[in-house]
Amino acid sequence: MLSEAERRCAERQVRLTPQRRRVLEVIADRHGAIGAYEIIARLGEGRSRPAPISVYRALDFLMAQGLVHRLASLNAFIACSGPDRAHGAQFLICRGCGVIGELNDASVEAAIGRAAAAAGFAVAAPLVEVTGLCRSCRTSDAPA
Amino acid sequence: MLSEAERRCAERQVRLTPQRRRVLEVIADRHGAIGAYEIIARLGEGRSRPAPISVYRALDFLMAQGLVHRLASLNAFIACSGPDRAHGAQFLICRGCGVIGELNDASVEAAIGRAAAAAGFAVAAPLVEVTGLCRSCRTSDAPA
DNA sequence: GCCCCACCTGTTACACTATAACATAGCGAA
DNA sequence: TTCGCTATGTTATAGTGTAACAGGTGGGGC
Ligand SMILES: [Zn+2]
Ligand SMILES: [Zn+2]
Ligand SMILES: [Zn+2]
Ligand SMILES: [Zn+2]
Repeated sequence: MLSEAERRCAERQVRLTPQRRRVLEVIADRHGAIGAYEIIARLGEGRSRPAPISVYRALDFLMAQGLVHRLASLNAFIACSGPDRAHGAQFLICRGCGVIGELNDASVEAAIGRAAAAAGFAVAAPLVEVTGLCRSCRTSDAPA
Repeated sequence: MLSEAERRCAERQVRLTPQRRRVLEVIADRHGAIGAYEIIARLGEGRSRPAPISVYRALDFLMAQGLVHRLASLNAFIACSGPDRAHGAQFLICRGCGVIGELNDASVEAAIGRAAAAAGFAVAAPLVEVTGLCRSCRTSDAPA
């Protein structure tokens, strides 16, 4: 995953500096979403704690490269599960266990495109965040 | 619109108190999204400025009744354009002029439902916020 | 080699968004 | 009337994100 990021940045002629790389590592370590200030806390564990702006700048970079997504409904960030191709962000957020799945379903994107086009709207960045229950939480959460 | 809200609250046996009603008025006046602190400022124009928590409580109420939606990607609130039926929130947000359209397209919701079901995920609250350019901004924004 | 420019990072301070905890007030039903 | 629920007020604080400016780094052209 990290090496994939290296490759991608080299290809794009942008610099995955140590600091940006550390931020990406922290995000990827966590399997799930992580808040910006938790990233700051993790980075500050050994060394000196970076200022918020530093981490936000790294996050901006990583998002621009498509390596990280922002979850607007959680104010949190998550590593992209398949940074190979360009894609809008589609997420399934389990409110039981907090696990997050990245979808990127073409039919969803197509339906959004059609509906937007019908309104004369040109889509730039579709954002889909679905709250609900994942498979395991759904079964363990059997109705009384 | 306000009378529709009155009716809906009466039907549900919940109270659209003066304060909640004023918050709804401020949101509806603005055709578009409005931030919580701007609502506070507007409400404080004549009278004494309410505390943030008061407005947030009113917003929670209005959202629970389906009269207002929250736009997670903007940290802002908007009056529901068709509060009659229950619906997930689907929005088209123009980054040119800031105008916001509420979609609620059944095919989009269906596509999300299908994709989620394929992952074993039970949808509770689908959130769709599409950034792009509205019809008029798209034409006026002709490439150089 | 040297300079210049573009990019990256640090520092400080601040703006914006949202909630916790506890006290008070209104309102209707038993 | 009195109880209990809901709504509101008060105060303080937590959480999230940027502005503005200074300093550092590194590579390419001279
Ligand atoms: Zn992704
Ligand atoms: Zn779950
Ligand atoms: Zn609506
Ligand atoms: Zn527009």
